[in-house]
Amino acid sequence: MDEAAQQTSPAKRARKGAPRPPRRAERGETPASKSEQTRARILDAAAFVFARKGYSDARLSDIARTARMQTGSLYYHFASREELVAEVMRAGVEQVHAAVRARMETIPEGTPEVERLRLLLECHLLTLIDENDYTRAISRLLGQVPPRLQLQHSANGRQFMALWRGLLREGQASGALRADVDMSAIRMLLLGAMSWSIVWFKPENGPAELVARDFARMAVDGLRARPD
Amino acid sequence: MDEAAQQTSPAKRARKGAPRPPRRAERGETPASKSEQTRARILDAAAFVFARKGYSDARLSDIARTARMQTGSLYYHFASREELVAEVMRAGVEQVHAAVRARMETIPEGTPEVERLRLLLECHLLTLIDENDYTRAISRLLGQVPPRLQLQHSANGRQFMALWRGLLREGQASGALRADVDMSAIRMLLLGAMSWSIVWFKPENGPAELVARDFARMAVDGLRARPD
DNA sequence: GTCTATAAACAGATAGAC
DNA sequence: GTCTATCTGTTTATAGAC
Repeated sequence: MDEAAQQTSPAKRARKGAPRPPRRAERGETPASKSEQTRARILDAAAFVFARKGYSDARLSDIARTARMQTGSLYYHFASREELVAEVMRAGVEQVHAAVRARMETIPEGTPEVERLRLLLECHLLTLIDENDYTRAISRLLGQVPPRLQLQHSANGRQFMALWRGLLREGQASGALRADVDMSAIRMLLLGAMSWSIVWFKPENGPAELVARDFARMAVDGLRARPD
Repeated sequence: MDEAAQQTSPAKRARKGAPRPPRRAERGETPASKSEQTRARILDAAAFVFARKGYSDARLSDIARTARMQTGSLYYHFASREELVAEVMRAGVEQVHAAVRARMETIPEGTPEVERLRLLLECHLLTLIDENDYTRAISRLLGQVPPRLQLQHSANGRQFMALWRGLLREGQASGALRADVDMSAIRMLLLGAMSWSIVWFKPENGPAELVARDFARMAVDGLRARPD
């Protein structure tokens, strides 16, 4: 047990620049200490609130209430509002990234490149809009948070960006995708279209699966190299 | 001259629910009264600030400074921060709408439907990212403002939405666009991709024209009805 | 119409009891 | 670890002089 090191609050330790130990939950183990559980409860509450209210309208008091505690108590677990936002965003990216990677595993070997791309786009969009507070929050927060957090976010998402960049570039290299477009811009436009869907998507207007399917199809058909 | 009616401030009159007379600038005439000019200067300043800082970080004091006046003075022209935001958004939609409609006029008769659609998408995206504070502001504000303003915004944009809905539906009806996709979703995804571009687009990474061209091409090629 | 000064409200953050 | 109480800084908005 490293409980001995727990002489002060997690937030205080973080403020001192001490490296954050990997959370047990992140290591795939069952959640452990009470502090750990409470922290998770606060994060869930924050994601819930941010997803619905956006950045500027979300009050720490809202988050505290949702997590069933007093506002001041949050500061035992997080050093500031900003840290809370950053953590929600980090977790959000992580979840989409994980979903897409997991989907990759399930695609049979030998599946044509373009079809692979289509399935992954579909997965990405579905994960975003399919009732996950973290991913909903992240999409809403992205355009709103202060530049510093945006930078931090892109740092978090770099690996993920790299995945998409790789997929698109390989597609071009192999001749499956048309060579005469700027894939950087296309990548951002595709990711943007999906992120933005959080703003307008309502389950009432049709199932997420259909939206995802139509979008992925349009995208890959529009990018597919054509004989003509 | 209706200066006689100007016994009180524009903001006060608006608060009383009096219908706002159409601005001379909107009627295509040259800007007129000093009040009118100042109001325009404030709006420009607000667009400038909102485009760069987003909703929550934009302070009335920033806007006032940009407009070269004191914060308190703003209230002679606008009843509240919210009214200012709403006006910027309204003007922003108006400008994109106007640009796309203007572009429609210049497309030669007999241009194939799909090509028309491509040109208009290009125009829409270009207008958004090509250094216009109002359109930049609007894209950034959309996901951030309180629900009430979002509703008001969609009301403003209804005509514009209708334009795109019409274009896509006609394309489907005539057989130019594939019939087996949900055009409502596609419409939102396309508009979203474009709106989101404000967040990531930087002129350094390549000219806006190229981004617009590649996007429009991907979209229409992905939607085009195909013989196969 | 614009300025200065200030009221009113509030959010984020901290301190100390328990 | 959480609570209560409070401080501090900001911001929107108003009042009244000019």
